[in-house]
Amino acid sequence: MGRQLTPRGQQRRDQLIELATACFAERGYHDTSVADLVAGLGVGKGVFYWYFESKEQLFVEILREAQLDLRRAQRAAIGDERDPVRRIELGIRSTLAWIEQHPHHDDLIRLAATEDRFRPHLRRGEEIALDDLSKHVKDAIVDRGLHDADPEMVAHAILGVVGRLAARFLPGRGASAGAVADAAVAFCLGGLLGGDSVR
Amino acid sequence: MGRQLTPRGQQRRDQLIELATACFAERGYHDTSVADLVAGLGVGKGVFYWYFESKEQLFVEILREAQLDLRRAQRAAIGDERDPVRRIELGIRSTLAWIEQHPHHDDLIRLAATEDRFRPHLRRGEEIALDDLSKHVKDAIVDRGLHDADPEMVAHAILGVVGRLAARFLPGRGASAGAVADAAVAFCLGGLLGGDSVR
Amino acid sequence: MGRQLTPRGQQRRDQLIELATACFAERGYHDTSVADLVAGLGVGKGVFYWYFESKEQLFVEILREAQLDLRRAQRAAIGDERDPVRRIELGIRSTLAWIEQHPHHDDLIRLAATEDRFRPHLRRGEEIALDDLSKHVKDAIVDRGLHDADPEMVAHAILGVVGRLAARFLPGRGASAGAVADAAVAFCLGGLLGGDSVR
Amino acid sequence: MGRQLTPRGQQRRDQLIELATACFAERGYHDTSVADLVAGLGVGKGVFYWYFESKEQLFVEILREAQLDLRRAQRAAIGDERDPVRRIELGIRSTLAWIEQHPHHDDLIRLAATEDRFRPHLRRGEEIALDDLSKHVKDAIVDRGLHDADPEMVAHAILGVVGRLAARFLPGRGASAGAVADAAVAFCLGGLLGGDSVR
DNA sequence: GATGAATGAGTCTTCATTCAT
DNA sequence: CATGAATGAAGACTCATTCAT
Repeated sequence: MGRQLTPRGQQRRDQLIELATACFAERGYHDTSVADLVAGLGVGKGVFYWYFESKEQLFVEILREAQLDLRRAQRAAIGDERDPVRRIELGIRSTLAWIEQHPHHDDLIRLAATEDRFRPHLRRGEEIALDDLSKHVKDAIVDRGLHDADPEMVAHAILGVVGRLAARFLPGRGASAGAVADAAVAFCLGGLLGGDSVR
Repeated sequence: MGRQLTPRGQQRRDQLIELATACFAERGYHDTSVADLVAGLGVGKGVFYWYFESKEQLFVEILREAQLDLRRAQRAAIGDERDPVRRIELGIRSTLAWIEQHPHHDDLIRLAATEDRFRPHLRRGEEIALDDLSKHVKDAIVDRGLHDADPEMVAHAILGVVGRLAARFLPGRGASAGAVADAAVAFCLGGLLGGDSVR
Repeated sequence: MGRQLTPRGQQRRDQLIELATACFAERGYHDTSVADLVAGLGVGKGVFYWYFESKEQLFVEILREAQLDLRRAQRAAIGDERDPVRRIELGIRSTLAWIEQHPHHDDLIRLAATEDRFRPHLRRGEEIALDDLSKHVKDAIVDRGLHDADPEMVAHAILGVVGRLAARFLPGRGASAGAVADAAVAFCLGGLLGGDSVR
Repeated sequence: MGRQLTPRGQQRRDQLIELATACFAERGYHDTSVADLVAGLGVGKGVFYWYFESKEQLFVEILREAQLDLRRAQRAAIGDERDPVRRIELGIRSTLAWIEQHPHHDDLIRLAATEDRFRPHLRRGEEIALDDLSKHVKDAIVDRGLHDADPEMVAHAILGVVGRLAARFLPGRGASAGAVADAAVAFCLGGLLGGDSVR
């Protein structure tokens, strides 16, 4: 599969990936058949297996690309910002911006989490994201002399907020990415920084 | 299917539901075949269809029961508490306690959200839960003279936190329900009440 | 199965036969399940097999009864009439009258003709009817010094007319039994007696 | 299913149709499984569904083709003959000739009449045939100043005769198509024209 | 590169029949 | 007599994958 593709071949491949991404996200993995995909492009069945080893491998590839791309976007946004709280905020905002641009990819990540078969492929990406975020959280806790929250739990809480708001409100589901990001940031930083104050 | 069942029949039915719940949650809906279920009980294939109209209907029924039961647990926990912030806290704690008791059911709810076919059945339960929570959030905002957060978004944020922490840490996944609940409550109330203070 | 039945048993058996006759006729043999039948009477599955060896045997029994009864009706109507043409007419009229009274049974006879499994059981009854009719036709031909028609073919032609008109117009399908019988008799006797005249 | 087929594909499809026609006619619709059909050709199960949407759709398609073809044969035979009686005769003869050529198709038409599911598909063809025949009958009645028979009933009577004689004697069941046709024509025209004379 | 055709294991579901109670 | 439960072979249909051309 490390085959060299002609430009036309590359284009076909991209078309397949794009269509598959949309179908998987909208109808689910099982309800999207290889036949649907090739029919959607008006080509024969063989085409699919020329470019991909299997339906499963295609899904995994899309998944890997998506996680990689999200990672890239987050890193670019955070840059070399020093303040850990600010880094968290930039991470949240860039994640939401990315999801708004790639709603299908976000759906696929959620989808993959429900299938034994795909969960392992998700793991690595999730771990990296989580580790990064946890580190910022820990830094923030130290920096600001905060309470005794568990950084890993807080990191998950933040991811939970961002994931849920994205799934519910983005894109074109009732709110602009900016408004959603403002709400997410306010809530998360409140949760992070003001956790004790409520007692 | 509103048939009268003998005690033996009721027992079989319950066995099937229990096994199906576990299989659906652990292996997914599509990777659990009716054949798996009946083989798991060592009975003939027809048994399944004596008790359920179809695999899909069984899943929906499990889903409905789960949502109903969670709802009941939440209502019982909140009781007639007056303070909206306290109501929210009780809701979070009871939800996490319930999930610890019914981890499979929680998985199924997440699973159902990824299938077009089941999403409608989820909707009603989700809406009720969300409306209740939103109302408490709004009350809290008014009561405490808080900032201008959108109650619905905050409600979703809370659900995101609870769902994520539950999925990651409950049960027997590294933390007690109590610890998780403390973290969730601290983060969510911080997010709710201290949202402005960070600016 | 030559079991002695209590009066209540006899009644149950009759109910089953009646319901089965209607279902088989209206929905077909294959689309009527044993479960449908017992559910229709609100009894358990065992009841069916207490009274009948199998679904197939029940059908055959209904079929046999129907043919026997029709035969009886025809014989009674024809009595000792001497004129063969008149005998034919009486046969036609009594057949149509019987069908009007037993539309379901007539449907079953037609139905049985399309299933390999039942055709043999039909055969005997059909043969008797045909032989009788053929004899009358032959007598008529001799009596009236008619043309050289093949009695068997004419007999089939008559049965074809009667069967078709019955299926189409009886009962409550747009014509009274009397009108249908008049038309059938007129056509058949015309066909029998006036066959040559058209040349 | 409006797919383009290669010559090889067209051939497979035709093989399936031919085999299915024979099996349906000889063993009935229900006693012919898709497995039987593909096994009969020594191919895999999927082949069937490559060419047909379902077993039912295949049956309906065969039925439609049969009715269309019979219709074509009748129209070609009748041509522009003016005399209505002669038109009727030509119709009868061409029908019997067609049935002799397509005994299976004729069986299927009879078979379809016994299944709720197929009766609607039969209806249209039957109506056209009946309307045509009724018109000729009415013309004949007017032309020849005949008695007051109901044209529709007479048309049904003719169809009954033709159907029955064909089912019983064609093909290779004891009579040549010519002899059967002669008998059918003689009987039917006798029934049509000489209906009164018998009184 | 691409196509239409073929494969066949696997899925859900039905249903006549049997049986313990 | 009657019931509810169970059986299991059989059926229609799907679909990822392979392959000859």
